Amino acid sequence: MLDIRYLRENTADAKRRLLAKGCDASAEIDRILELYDLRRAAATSTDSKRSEQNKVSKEMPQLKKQGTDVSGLLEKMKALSDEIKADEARIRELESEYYSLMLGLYNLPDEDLKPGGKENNEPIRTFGYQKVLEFEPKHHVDLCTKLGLIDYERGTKLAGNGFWVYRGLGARLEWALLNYFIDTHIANGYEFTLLPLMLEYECGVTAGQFPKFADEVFQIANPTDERVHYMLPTAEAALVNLHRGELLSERELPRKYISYSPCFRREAGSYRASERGMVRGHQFNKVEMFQFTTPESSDAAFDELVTHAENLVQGLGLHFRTVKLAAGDCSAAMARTYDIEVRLPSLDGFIEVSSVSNSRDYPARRGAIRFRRDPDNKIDLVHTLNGSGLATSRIFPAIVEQYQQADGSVVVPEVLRRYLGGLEVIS
RNA sequence: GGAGAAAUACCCAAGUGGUCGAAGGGGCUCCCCUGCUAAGGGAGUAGGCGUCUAAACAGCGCGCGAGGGUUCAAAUCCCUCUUUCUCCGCCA
Repeated sequence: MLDIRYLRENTADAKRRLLAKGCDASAEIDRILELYDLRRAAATSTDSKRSEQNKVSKEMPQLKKQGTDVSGLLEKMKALSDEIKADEARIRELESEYYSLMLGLYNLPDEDLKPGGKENNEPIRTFGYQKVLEFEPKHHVDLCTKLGLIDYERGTKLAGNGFWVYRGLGARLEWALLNYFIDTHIANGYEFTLLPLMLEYECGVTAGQFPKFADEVFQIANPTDERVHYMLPTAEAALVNLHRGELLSERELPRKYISYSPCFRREAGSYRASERGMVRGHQFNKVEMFQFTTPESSDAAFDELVTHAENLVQGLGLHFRTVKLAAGDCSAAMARTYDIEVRLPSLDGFIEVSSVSNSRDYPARRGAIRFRRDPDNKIDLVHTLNGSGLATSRIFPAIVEQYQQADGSVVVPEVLRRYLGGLEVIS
């Protein structure tokens, strides 16, 4: 959620920045400001009525004790009470419209981002190089199938299109990647967490997913009760909610978490041919990094997250690049995002394996995640940042394709060998 | 899944319709006393949000798990929900 004060005092700025992200929210913002004033006026007048009510209520027992006839007063107070109730209903209405508009507003993109969409994304660093192969490189689907790493057919049999089964060395390679990521993060000082994979609605609101993007997640409803859960689309959605409604002390910041989780996404709409295989599925594994920081340190935390993600890919010896996203390609809740894209030869291009974002105080305002400042006890919203570190479902194909050899075997990246009993080549 | 009990401030806890922003105790902070320690005496200890304000203070409003309702008036009565505990059943 955006800061109402900022919206009031910098209305034109806010509209312009959202426009850079591709949203024309001019009408919504005007209505929000109007609703805010209406609610304030209504609340002020209701408060003074309540003040009167409280005053009389305090006097009432004494009047009764003195035997004063209070019937006229009671009648007056009844009328006041009715007025207050009508006011309250009106305020509820105003608030509900206000909040639903506020929740629909995207986060402001940082000022240094290029406006516009994907086409304005800007690669800022490239790591490694494109290996020159003396043979025609194969597609990871073919390699994985031939080597028995991934069973696409049976995955589809079990759960339909967009699911696959890791088998044998494939499962072990996947597990090795996850362990490599987790061990590295732990060494970097992150707290390892394992989270519920089904969340309640409120989590999606704080994460910025709901109400606008509810279609993108799987919903679990039960035949015998009303409870509804949502399958975790990313561990970020759970992690950001860890401290929802909490008042942290500045000493506790930053809080750095990682979590491993499968991620479930509906990915409604169909695949492109280029996304054959594990590039886009309904379920994939990811280790997520997450930080709660003070506003002052979130930029440094962002750089740290990018570096941690880059180091993981670099450790695997892959050819990849870091891309600074244009305003319009950052997702709704994010102020800035850098993607890490690994080269996938079969695509003849790069594909996202990590997305590192600073959401500033946008989720914190939605979920009331606050901290008390040390010297002056002032309360402020935390900044939240997240980054994949990493999503395996795209690293796996990249490893298979970048490390493939002429005979269809795949060299195991050195950092993973200790997790695979020293195995050097999958053949 | 069934039956019951509970939720009050940092902790324990009193409070069944009105002067309750809420007794009491513990803890914590400060002060006094004692050479040190133990013990004792005194004072303080509801945060938060909203509103008002240029801002702050003060004021006003909200707050006793959450949300509704009854009432002139709700911690207190009613309804729904959540969580915790106990018992039964089922189960990795």
